Amino acid sequence: MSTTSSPRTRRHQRTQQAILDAARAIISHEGVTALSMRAIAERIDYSPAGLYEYFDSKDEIIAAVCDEAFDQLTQTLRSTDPTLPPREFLRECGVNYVRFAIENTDAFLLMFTNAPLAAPPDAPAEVMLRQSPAFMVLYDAVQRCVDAGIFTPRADYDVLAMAITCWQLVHGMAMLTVTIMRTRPPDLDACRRALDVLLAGIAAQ
Amino acid sequence: MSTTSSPRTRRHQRTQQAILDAARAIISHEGVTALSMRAIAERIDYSPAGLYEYFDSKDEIIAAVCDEAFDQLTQTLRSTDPTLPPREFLRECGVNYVRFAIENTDAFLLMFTNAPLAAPPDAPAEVMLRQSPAFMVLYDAVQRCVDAGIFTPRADYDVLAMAITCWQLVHGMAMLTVTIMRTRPPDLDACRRALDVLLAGIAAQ
DNA sequence: CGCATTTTCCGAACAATGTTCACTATTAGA
DNA sequence: TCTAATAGTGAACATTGTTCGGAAAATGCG
Repeated sequence: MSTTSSPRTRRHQRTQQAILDAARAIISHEGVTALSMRAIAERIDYSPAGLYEYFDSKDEIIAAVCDEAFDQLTQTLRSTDPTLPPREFLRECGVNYVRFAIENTDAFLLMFTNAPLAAPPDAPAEVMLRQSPAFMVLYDAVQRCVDAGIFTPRADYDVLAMAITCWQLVHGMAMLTVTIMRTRPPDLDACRRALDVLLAGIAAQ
Repeated sequence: MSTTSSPRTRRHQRTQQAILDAARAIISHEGVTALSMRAIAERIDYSPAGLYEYFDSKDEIIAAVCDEAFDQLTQTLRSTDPTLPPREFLRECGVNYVRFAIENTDAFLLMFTNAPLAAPPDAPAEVMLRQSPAFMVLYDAVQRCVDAGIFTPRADYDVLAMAITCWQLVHGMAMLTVTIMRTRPPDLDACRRALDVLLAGIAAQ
């Protein structure tokens, strides 16, 4: 039902999107610290106060940017070549995770640091669910390995636990690459080897 | 030669330490967002301007707090029971890494997000070296496994690569635990199992 | 000791931030 | 057409990090 929206509603949504686009542009061009209400307003020829007609606060804008970034991450993971054999497919999913972090460093740091800090501690499942689509791609890839007989789940280490371990490793690779080791040129082949090691460990269980 | 310091120098260092203690207390009690120059000053009965006699900026205070936290992390890793067999020792080092992140969440997030973002991109080795003592504990633990014949390094996956992979996994576990999964109660046993899987993978190389 | 210099420390101020409020203009619907 | 909701602005407020001029205290030197 996208045609049921009135012209006013469409204008509203368009301006809302313009705000998010401006915010994303500022973040990627001048860094997260340069993101301010006034900077966003100036970029889309608005008054700072006018933004509050579309978002209740700066944190809400940041949260919306994070939501978009999570969608983009999910799409990146889904772009992994599905014709690859199960094990290589899972590995390349991890590589793409790291690649996303490298190519969208500011957004990546934003969604995994600022956003969870801003979120109130009473949002248990919602925050977890927001990035679950991205996680599901990994989960399904692990499931494919199980179906192919490469992994054999056990009572104390089931498919979910396997997927979480994979997520943890790729997240650690991504996080360390864009923070502490961001001075060194990123090495995706090293990530590939590390993932091979972990997958061998899971297969050996 | 700590006795060669003049009374004035000692007072200076003591005030400097009081500032850092106040900053750490604010961070752990009210969160990172509540850390302000005025809050620090008020806590140690100073004027906000007075702090600039001891630190050039707020970022410098944060950097100093991070340095202390890195020392604390190193100490936590070094507290791992050295009588454990090589493989269990390495695993418990990783568990302690995660435990530190859980028990010092704000400090942990600070040193791995705010600090590297504040650091200028022209400090290549210095930032890397700052946390190298903590990394060295992990590296040495891996080396012990190699010496015991549990791990066998190769040309394209040497001891350093092994240690980095371990670091990446534990860092990912820690990071995800204190950000996205911080609503769920942390499960150190699950971390232990995941580490066992990775170590099995390294051993199988 | 007496004086000059350095070190501390403070109050006031500045620029920039997120946000609110009173107010006007525009639009939508009965 | 009239009413109510929506868009949008400019001015203001509180809070932030930081600077500056000056006062008080400590230090070193003759």
